[in-house]
Amino acid sequence: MKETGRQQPDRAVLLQGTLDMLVLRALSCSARHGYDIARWIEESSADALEVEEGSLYPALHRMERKGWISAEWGQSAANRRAKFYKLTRAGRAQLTVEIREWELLVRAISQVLHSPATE
Amino acid sequence: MKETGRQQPDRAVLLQGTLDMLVLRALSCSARHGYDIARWIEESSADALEVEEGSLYPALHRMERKGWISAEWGQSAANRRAKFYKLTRAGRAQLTVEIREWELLVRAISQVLHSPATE
DNA sequence: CGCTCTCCCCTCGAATGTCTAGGGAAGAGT
DNA sequence: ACTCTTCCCTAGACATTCGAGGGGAGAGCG
Repeated sequence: MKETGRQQPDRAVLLQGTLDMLVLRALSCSARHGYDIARWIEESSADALEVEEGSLYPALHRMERKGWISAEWGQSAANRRAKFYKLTRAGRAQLTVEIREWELLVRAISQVLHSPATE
Repeated sequence: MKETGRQQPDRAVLLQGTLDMLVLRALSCSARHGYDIARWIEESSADALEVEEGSLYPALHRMERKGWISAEWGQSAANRRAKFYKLTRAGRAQLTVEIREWELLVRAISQVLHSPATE
């Protein structure tokens, strides 16, 4: 199964840990249901990011358990049953934290990548 | 568990997937041994990043198996036995790929974070 | 000499989060 | 009737990181 070699996930998707931040961000404007969150992230990134449902739904449940988001059943724009999530106060705070940490990380990695030729 | 609140992993460390890139980068200037790689990354990031040995050594072995780096025993600057790694041709190519993907990801996430207030 | 410190290597198990690959229900459009 | 799309979900495999260990061996000091 390796000779076919068609392999590595070229769609690349996400680094572990970034999904929560993106979901929180998606909800920071308005309440959305899961399917809509995925579409919104993909669209906002100009399709550079892909959100798999198999990652998204577990993430939503996780975040609900942590109290960052709360859910409520409702009716979607396409007239279907959908679970709408919105940020809690804690979730909004978490978004701030995650953005700050993300930016620190990006900055730190950038420093390493552009580090002066070193001995 | 919130009143103590002192804890979340403030050291934050790394996102899954970035370690390989940083190690490749560390070796892109010169051959180094594991312990030195860790120190170099930490120093280059002005101590914003911390490289755990429990993550580093498995990563090095992984990357060696993949043919990105090659190892050779030698003598460290402190006069100790140390395993020096250097980039292979494939490893250098991999570094290029990983940097490109990293920058795409950063750009994509940035777009999402700064996405215009959306409906 | 014995002691401690630092350097340097390693492994294991737990935890976490992602992906693939399913399954299913129900409205919309033909 | 049929298919498409929307919408939800889970289970298992997989990868990677982390914390906590263990160990050897040179250096410096009393």
